[in-house]
Amino acid sequence: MRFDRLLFPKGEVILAHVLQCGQAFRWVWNSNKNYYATSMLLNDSLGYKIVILRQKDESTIEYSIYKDDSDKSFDALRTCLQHYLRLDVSLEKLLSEWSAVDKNFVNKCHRGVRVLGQEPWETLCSFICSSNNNISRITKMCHSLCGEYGKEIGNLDGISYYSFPSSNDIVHKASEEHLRELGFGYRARYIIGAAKLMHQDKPVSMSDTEYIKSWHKKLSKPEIRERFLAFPGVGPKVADCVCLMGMQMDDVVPIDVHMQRIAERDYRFNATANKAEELKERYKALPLTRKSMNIKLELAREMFASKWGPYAGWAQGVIFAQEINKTVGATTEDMHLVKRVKKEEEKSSSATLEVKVEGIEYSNTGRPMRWASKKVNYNV
DNA sequence: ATTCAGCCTTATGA
DNA sequence: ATCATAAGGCTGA
Repeated sequence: MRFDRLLFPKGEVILAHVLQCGQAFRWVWNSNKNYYATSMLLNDSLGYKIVILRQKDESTIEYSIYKDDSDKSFDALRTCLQHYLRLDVSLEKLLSEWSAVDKNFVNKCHRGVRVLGQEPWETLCSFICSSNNNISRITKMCHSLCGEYGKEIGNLDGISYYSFPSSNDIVHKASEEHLRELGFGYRARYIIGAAKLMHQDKPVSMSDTEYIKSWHKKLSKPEIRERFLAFPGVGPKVADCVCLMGMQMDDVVPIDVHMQRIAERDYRFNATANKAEELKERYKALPLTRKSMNIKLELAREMFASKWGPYAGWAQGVIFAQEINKTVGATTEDMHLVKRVKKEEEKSSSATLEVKVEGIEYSNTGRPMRWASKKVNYNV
C-alpha cells in the first residue's frame, strides 16, 4: 500500500485535534492500525475514494488511497488535502499575531488546531444536524445520511464508506419520516427542506458544491451568510459554521453558548445600545432572510472579528478547543478524576495541572469508543 | 422588536 | 430505578 507524505512546520497540523474538534463528522479512527479514514471527493473525473491519513510526527502526515496507487489519484488527493487542511495558512504565524494583541493566546494555546476547507453542501447538512445536539450523535447522523442515501465507495477493515448524498439524492430517496426513524428528530424536516430548496435553486448542470461556491462571484460575504440563513434549520450560528468551514470565510466567528460565555467572562464583553443601533442599520442594507436575531450574539461576533482580524474564525477554533477540551472527549472516570484534582487544587490554590484524559473514537456506528490516552492541560 | 417555550434523542448524574 | 438536565440552536408565537 502506497503512502505519500505531506510535510509542514512542526505543530501546524495535529490530526487528533483537527479531525475530532467538532468541525468534521465523518472521519473514522482505527485504533488498531492507527489511522483516520473517510470518503473524499478527489475531483469530478475520479469521484469519491476512501482516503487514509495518519500522523507520522509533528511535521508529517502520511496519506493513502484505498485500492488505488496511481499517480493520477495521488496527485489529485495531494491537491485536495492541501485545500482541506488549508496548508497555505501558517498557524504559527497567526498564533504569534494573536498573541501580540490578546493575552489569552500567550503560553496556553492549543497547537495544531486548524479550520478545515470542507465541501459546503456537506458542511451545511452536518451543521443543520448539530443544533441542540452532541458530537457523538451528529457523527451518527452524518454517517446515516451517507449510508442510506449515498453511494457505497468500498469497505476498509470491515467498515463501509459512502459518498455524501447530493441534494438530488436526498430529494429523491429520503423522507422526513425515514429520517425521523433514523434518529434525526425535528431536524429531519430541516434536512428535507434544505435539500428541496437547494434542488430547486440549483441549475441541474452544477453540483451542490459548484453552485454554492459560485455565490462567491456574485455575492458579498454578508450576503452569502444571508443566503445560508434562508435554509430551514439554519440560524446565525449554523450559517457562520458553513461560511467558515465550507466557504473559507476565515474572519467569521460562529457564536454558540461557549463563545458567548467566553466573550463575557474573558473579554468583559457587554453590548452597548450604540453599537446595537449601528449594527441594525447595517443589516437593513441586506436582503434579510432571517426571522429574528439576537443582537447580543451578533455584537459578540463582531467584537471577536475586529479583535482577531482576517483569520478570526481560526482564532475562535483555538480558543474553543481550549475551552471544550476541559470536558469534551473525556470519559466519566476521567471527569471524576478531573473534578477530584480540581477540588484538591482549590484547597492548595496552585495555577494549572495536567490530567490524563482519554480521547474518543467515533466508529461509523456513531458509538464513541476509547482510544489511546492523550494528555490535556486542565486550567483551574 | 425581542424574548422564550418547545423541540427529538441520548448520555450522564443526582 | 426514575427523573432532570445538557448536548457547539432554530422556529414561531
